[in-house]
Amino acid sequence: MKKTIFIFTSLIIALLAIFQINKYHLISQDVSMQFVIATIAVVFFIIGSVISKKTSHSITVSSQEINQAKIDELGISNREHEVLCKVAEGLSNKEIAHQLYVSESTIKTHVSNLLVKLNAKRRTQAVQIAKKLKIIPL
Amino acid sequence: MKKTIFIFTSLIIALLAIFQINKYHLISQDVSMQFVIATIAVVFFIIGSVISKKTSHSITVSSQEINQAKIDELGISNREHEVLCKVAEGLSNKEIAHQLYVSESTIKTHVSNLLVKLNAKRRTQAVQIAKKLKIIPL
DNA sequence: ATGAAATTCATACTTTAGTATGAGTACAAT
DNA sequence: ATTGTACTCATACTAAAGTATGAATTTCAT
Repeated sequence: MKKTIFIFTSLIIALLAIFQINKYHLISQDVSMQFVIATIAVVFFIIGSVISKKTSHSITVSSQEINQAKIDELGISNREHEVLCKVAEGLSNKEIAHQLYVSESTIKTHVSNLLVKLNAKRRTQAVQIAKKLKIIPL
Repeated sequence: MKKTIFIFTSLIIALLAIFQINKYHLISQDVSMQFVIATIAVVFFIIGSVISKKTSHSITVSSQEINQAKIDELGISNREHEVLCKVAEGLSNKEIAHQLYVSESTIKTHVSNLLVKLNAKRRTQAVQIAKKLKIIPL
């Protein structure tokens, strides 16, 4: 958000500079004046689009962004969350173990801990709960 | 989208009009010139924001209906679909059996058939695939 | 450096899940 | 009436998932 303000401010300064240049050198020429105005319009149009996209990204897409606060609240560790995502993809413990280069028993431990933390009885239920809490993507 | 183009065009014309007025009446006054430029900037910033918001809205919102055609294509029966939804809720075979007033072996049969039809190895994967194909809610 | 939390792994066990096979019932279409 | 489809159920089995316990290692902040 600070970046946005910075960029915004810079562009205003830049445009004022262009205006000043225009004022002292080309003030009476229609063509350059229209060019300046067109440039300003385009630049601010782009700025508006970008900012809107970024802010609306955190609003509309927030329904698909992970809720880190909830993860912390439930005491789910990084590794556990990683495993949880793999479980949500429909992978078996063995497949997850291979993908993460650990043993199957390690995955079993993680899954077991996840079930407790998510208050679930099965991995399918854990996925369902995790999606409801928005702690896993989509 | 046609509305957007219309609004966009109208505003360009409006701004050019303002420019013309400015040209013939206030061309030498800095204050009004800056005002015009500021107005242009703000207007186009708003236009950019609105357009961006509308387009991104139409992208993010459109997605939440079940695909009956796909269900038929895969040859999934009513009962199977019913079971599939229960599986997606994270229920066990036994729990589903109780809810549907049938035996657990019946559910096992349905699930087994579903796995074949959805080309899945596990129930978790079946849920994942089903959601991707939009044949189960959310 | 030390203690807490995180990660890893194993073994032994119980419980679900999933497969294979066969079969009975009901119902709609031919 | 016969055929096909959907639904039901059982038995017996294999495979995967999940629990419990204990322990070694690593990481990280106090």
